[in-house]
Amino acid sequence: MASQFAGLVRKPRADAVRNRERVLEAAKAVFSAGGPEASLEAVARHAGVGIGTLYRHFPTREALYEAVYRREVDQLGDLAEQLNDEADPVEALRHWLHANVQFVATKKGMAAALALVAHGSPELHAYSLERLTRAIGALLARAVAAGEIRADISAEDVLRALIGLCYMHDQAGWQSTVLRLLDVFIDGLRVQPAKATAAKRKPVKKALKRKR
Amino acid sequence: MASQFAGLVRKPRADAVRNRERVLEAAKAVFSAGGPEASLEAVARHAGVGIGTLYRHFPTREALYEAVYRREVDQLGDLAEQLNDEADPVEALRHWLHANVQFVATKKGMAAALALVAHGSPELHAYSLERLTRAIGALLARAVAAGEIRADISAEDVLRALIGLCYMHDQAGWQSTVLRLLDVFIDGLRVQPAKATAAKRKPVKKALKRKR
DNA sequence: CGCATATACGGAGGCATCCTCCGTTTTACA
DNA sequence: TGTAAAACGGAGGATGCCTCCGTATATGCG
Repeated sequence: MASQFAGLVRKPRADAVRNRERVLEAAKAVFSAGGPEASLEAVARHAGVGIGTLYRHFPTREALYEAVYRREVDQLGDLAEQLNDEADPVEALRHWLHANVQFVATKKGMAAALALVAHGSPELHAYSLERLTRAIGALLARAVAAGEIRADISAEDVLRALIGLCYMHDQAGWQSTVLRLLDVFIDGLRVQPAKATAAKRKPVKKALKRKR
Repeated sequence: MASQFAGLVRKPRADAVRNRERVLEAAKAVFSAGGPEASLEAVARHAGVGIGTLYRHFPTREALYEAVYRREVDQLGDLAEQLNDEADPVEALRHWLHANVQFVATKKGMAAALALVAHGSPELHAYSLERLTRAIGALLARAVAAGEIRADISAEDVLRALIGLCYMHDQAGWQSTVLRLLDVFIDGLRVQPAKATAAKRKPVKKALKRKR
């Protein structure tokens, strides 16, 4: 097994793999805490490696953002695929969208960094869009095939709406608000909107009080 | 008129007012072009003032973001108030939401900066939320009073949905996508969802082609 | 097992930007 | 027009970005 690709690619050194992993962990932690402007030297210190090591693995700040970003995206994609087992297609969709809110909720600082990198790297943006779109596409297609969701809204559209809404992670209680807005959006998606609203069908938080 | 507050507050110096204005203009231009990471010294140069002057008016980078942000918010608020004359309440709402998309569209780089500051300053965020919420509240209230919009969604909710969606300014064609999603959202808001969708009622762009 | 070499490590250092401090200049008011 | 308060602007110390290269170490072969 050692020389499977002997001569072509050398097996990567153990310390390199370990350090790369350490830096990624540290980056996630430091960015989550200090926001995307955090010093890269702080990341290196936190990872217990030299600044040179950090820069060899991730030549630019954006490259580091990217690496973390890719991880998050893959996790979300996997989750969507698992949800294909759910019985009710619309509920599966709702479930995934709501799960995303939880996902983002655990990494406040990161979200800003991810937003920045998504804005900066077309290639990465294309990748994540493709990955997530395909993942959510299955959920959506099932609901459309069942005649429960209008067919003129694409998976990209739903994805955009979700990401946009999730970006609103600014104040206490944002989660319940976003969940409610997602339900409204799902109502808008329905082919024949039922009289009962999504909020009624699944009260996110009982008797959530509103300002007006 | 000169000594209205004589002894209490001195009239601010003309050059101070002028320079503050210059810096704000320069900041808007430089951030719009170069993104939120642009050098403050570049802003000062562009404004034709010394770096010290910039820092006296805006002690931190965030303070400068804030000042620009406030302006934008006020402009949006004013726009909403003007729209109270519109005949159809739902259309007035739609009009304002769509106008926002145009507004954001002209300042790509700024949007990232605004997002950052909104994330950082609770006070400013509260102010802008209050300003815009009250502005949009009138539009919404009219539509609810007319029985056209469900009453369990607050002005804050609509605002969040809008800002979230508008944050998706990442690729060519994002505007038409966002406009379409806003229409879906408005459909979700309706008390008795009509069979005709918003897209049918007012085609944003005739025969907009979709990926799938 | 031990050596040779490719590979990775780490931090010194050059450069850019941040931000403060203070001597100089300008303005408002009497 | 005089004067004191206020603003100007840039020099300079501090910090962070990123490169470069001498040193250390893992891998694979003899």
